[in-house]
Amino acid sequence: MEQSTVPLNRATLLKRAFFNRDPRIVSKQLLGKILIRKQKSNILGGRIIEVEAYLGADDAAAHAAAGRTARNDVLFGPPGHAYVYFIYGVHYCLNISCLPEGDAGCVLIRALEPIAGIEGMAEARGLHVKHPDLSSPRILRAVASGPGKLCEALQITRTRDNSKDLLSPDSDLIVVDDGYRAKKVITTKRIGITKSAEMPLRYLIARNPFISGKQPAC
DNA sequence: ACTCCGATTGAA
DNA sequence: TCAATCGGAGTC
Repeated sequence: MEQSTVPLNRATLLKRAFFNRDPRIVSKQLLGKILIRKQKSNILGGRIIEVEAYLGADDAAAHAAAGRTARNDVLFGPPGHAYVYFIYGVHYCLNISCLPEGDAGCVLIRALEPIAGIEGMAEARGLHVKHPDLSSPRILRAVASGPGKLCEALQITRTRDNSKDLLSPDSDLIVVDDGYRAKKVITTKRIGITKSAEMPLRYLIARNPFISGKQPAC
C-alpha cells in the first residue's frame, strides 16, 4: 500500500503538543515533516530527513547543560520555537524547542531533502554561479545536507529567526505535515561533538541520499 | 579585559 | 588535514 501525501498548500501545521514531549520522541516523529520558509513571491522548503536530539542538564553536549542564559533562553521556553545559534564564526544552526516551559530540550535539524524553491535555495547557497545545472544529483545534495547548509539555503539567521514560533500561520518559518511517513529510521551517535559523544541521539531516514556525511549501515 | 573553543563547511 | 571567523562563557 503506497502512502499518500498532499500538496504543500494543503499540508497542515504541526501542533504544540507535538513538541511538548521528550526530544528523542520528537526527533523520530519529526523525520519526514517539511520545513518551509515563506518568501515574498517564493516558497522555499525541504523534507526533514536527519535530526539530532539534545536534552537538558544531563546532556553535557547540550547548550542547556550549564543552565539558562541569554543565549539559550529559548530552550527553556515553550515548545515549538526556533533556537538559532551561530557556530565557528561562520554558520547558523536551527533547533526546535521541546518540552513544556521551564524544561530545556530541543531537536537540531541536520539535513533537508529539497522539495520547493530549489532554485532559490541554491542561489542562497551560492551554488548557481559555479553549478548552473541544478538537476545534477551532486548539486542537489549540496543544497541542504548539513545543519549550516540548510540554514544558509533557507536564509535562517539568529537575528531574523531566533525564538520565532514555528507553529503559527503568521510565521514565515514553519513546520508542516504532508502525510509522508518514513519507512525506516536509523539511529546513530551524534556528529561533531566531543562531550556525551556516545549517546545514540542522531536519527535519519534510511537510504535517503540527502543526509550529511556518508550513508551509515542499515 | 583576556582567553578558549565550538552541535560546520569547503578547500588543500 | 586545516583554516576561517565570531561571540558566549569562564577566568583574571
